[in-house]
Order: sequence, then structure tokens, then C-alpha cells
Amino acid sequence: MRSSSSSSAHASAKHDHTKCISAALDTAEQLCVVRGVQLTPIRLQVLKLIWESHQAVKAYELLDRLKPLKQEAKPATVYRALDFLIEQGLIHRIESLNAFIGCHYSGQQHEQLLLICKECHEVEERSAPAVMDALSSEIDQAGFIAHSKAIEIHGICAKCSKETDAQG
Amino acid sequence: MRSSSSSSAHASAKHDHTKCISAALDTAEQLCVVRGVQLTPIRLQVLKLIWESHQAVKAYELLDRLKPLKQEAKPATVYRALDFLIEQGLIHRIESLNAFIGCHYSGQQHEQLLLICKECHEVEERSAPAVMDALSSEIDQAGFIAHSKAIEIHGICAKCSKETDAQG
DNA sequence: ATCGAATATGTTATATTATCACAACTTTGT
DNA sequence: ACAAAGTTGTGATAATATAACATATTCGAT
Repeated sequence: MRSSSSSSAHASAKHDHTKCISAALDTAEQLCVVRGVQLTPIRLQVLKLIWESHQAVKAYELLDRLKPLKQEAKPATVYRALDFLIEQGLIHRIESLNAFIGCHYSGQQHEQLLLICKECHEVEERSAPAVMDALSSEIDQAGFIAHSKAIEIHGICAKCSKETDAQG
Repeated sequence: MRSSSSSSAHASAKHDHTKCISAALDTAEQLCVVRGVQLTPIRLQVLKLIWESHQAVKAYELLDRLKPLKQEAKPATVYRALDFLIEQGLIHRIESLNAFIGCHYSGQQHEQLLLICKECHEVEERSAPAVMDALSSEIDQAGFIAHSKAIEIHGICAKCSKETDAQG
């Protein structure tokens, strides 16, 4: 059992998640039009499923949730949609979890700090310019040419550590 | 085919890799003694195999290389050894590659910047204190409690980008 | 409107990565 | 010598991801 359903409940209470979803989908549609790429029904559906929460979600979980809506869905169906969404910067792949999360900064610079809570599995995305600047200069010093700069931090988020305090 | 064998050749030319290996193994043995944990023959052998190069190596590659030396070797044999070596901070797991690399800073603080070359697959480890400091304060600002702070950067290393220049 | 190219999807099979469960063996402390 | 803890052997299987090829759809040029 995961503690996440209850933990994410208060998170949802704190913000209007329907706005998160509609903002993300609007941005996605606009970006795809501008770029001349197809946000097909499958891709849109997968994006919606990912945005159902702020928790990282696994490919086969998405497949299970997609099947009722699309009976022919197979692993490739999901992985292709995920590949597209990642290419377009609409979602992040969390390497350390083999999981996926909607991106809050689609269309902007796409190098963020991901704070991944072990307790509620929610992921907070921060642009963290100070960190990214320090990182860039460290990389330059090494003579390295970076193609991607994702940072994944695992730990306990503010909400969950407060809860633990209260209970402890 | 991988371009790595030739690329890593000049890397090896640049340093005495037998020293890398013996230093790593010495440190490992000492740390395990101090900590009262067992660096068994299997674990030591896997550590040696990982240290054969500065390239990230996959679990099943290790298994293939281990089998000639240990015919009973199975996936669990390798994964158990890897789990142990990671727990003891003797190797890093590179999440974005599902691969493993020897740690240069075993026994010291264990949060580093990993620069992973797409060309030669070598991994450079840097302690990058400026980045880590900026990261810590960003994490603090978020009210997050970090348990791990690994940063994996993919790109082209200094050596390989010079080679490309020369050839291009 | 229709043709061809490019793109997207359907479908089956399989590759890759990782863990579980339980028995047997080894090491350590008493 | 014995028990407890730790390690390894072994077989099965779970979880994650891709390959290959056929079919269908979309889009632009004629």
C-alpha cells in the first residue's frame, strides 16, 4: 500500500488541479501547432493520464489506465507516446524511478531540478537558476559539452516532513 | 560496435590505470575492514571488473565477464554484489544508463557530479562543491530533506570533442 | 481529388533489466 | 559445538523497454 493517496489529497486541496491540467494541455496544444507536430488522440490521452496527479507514473501503469479507453493499447503504444512527449518537452522522464511526470515549464528552458518525495511520490520541479549556473561553469571547467542537465533529488518533501513531525 | 575501445585507449595512455585499480581496491579493503563488513571474493571480483575501465558497465555485461571466472554466476550473484558495493559507497549506479562505475571518493562525502560521455562512455566524477552548495540551499529553500544528491550530465567529454574537431 | 512521402499506429515477438523465494553453505560470536 | 547472522546457489518470474514489419492516416504537391 502506498501512503500517497492520502498525502496527495491535501496537496490537491491546496491547489485547483483542474487548472494545472488545463494549463498543461493548452500549452501542449499550442506548442504542437507552432512546431507543426501532431498531438494525436493517443498522445493527448497519455499526457492527460500523466497530468492526473503530480506523482511520477510508470509506463505500465499508464498502459493499464489507457487500456479501458483504448483496447488495442500495447507497450509500444505507450512508449511511443512517451517518446513524443519527452521530445517535445511536455513531460520529464525520471531516470531513477523509470517513471514520468508532467513538465511545468514546457516550451521554456527545460533544465530543472526535480525534488522527488519518497513518501507521497510527488515531484516538485524548480528551475533553480543558481544551481544551473554553478553547474554550467563546473561543466565548462571540465571541458565537457553538456547535452542534458537533469538533476534528480530524492528525499522527503516539506508537506510530508511536517506530517511526520505532527504524528511523531 | 562501440567507438569506446579506441577512445579509451588514449585515456589509458594518459594515466597508469593499474594505479587507479590498486588504489580503489586498497581503499575498498580498508573501508570494509573498518566497517566490519565482508568484501567477499565475489564482491571483490565484481569490483575489479567494474574498475577495468572508466566506462560505465551494465549488470549483464558484468555477469558475462564473471561467468568464466565463476560458472555458477547468475543475475542475483551480480545484483547482490552491486547492491553491497553501492551500499558501501564503492561504486555509483548511473540511473540514466542502468550502469555502474567505480567511485573515486569512497569513504568521503559521496555526492558527486557525474559527467557521462556519449562518445567513449567514460564517466568523470567531480565533487563540484560550488554546485553542491547551491543545490543544498535551493533544496533547503524548498523545505525538502534530501537523502541523495546525484547529478548525471550527459554529453561529450573534452577528449572526444577534441578528436571530433581534429577529424572534422 | 489523388498520389506519394512522411508520419503514426497495430501487432507480435523478444530483449533487457531486476527481483523473489527458498535451500544450502559460511562466518562469527559464545 | 552451537546458534544466529550473513552469504551464496538456484530456478522462476516480474518489470521495463525495444525491434520488426504490416497497416493506416495525414499532409503537401500536383
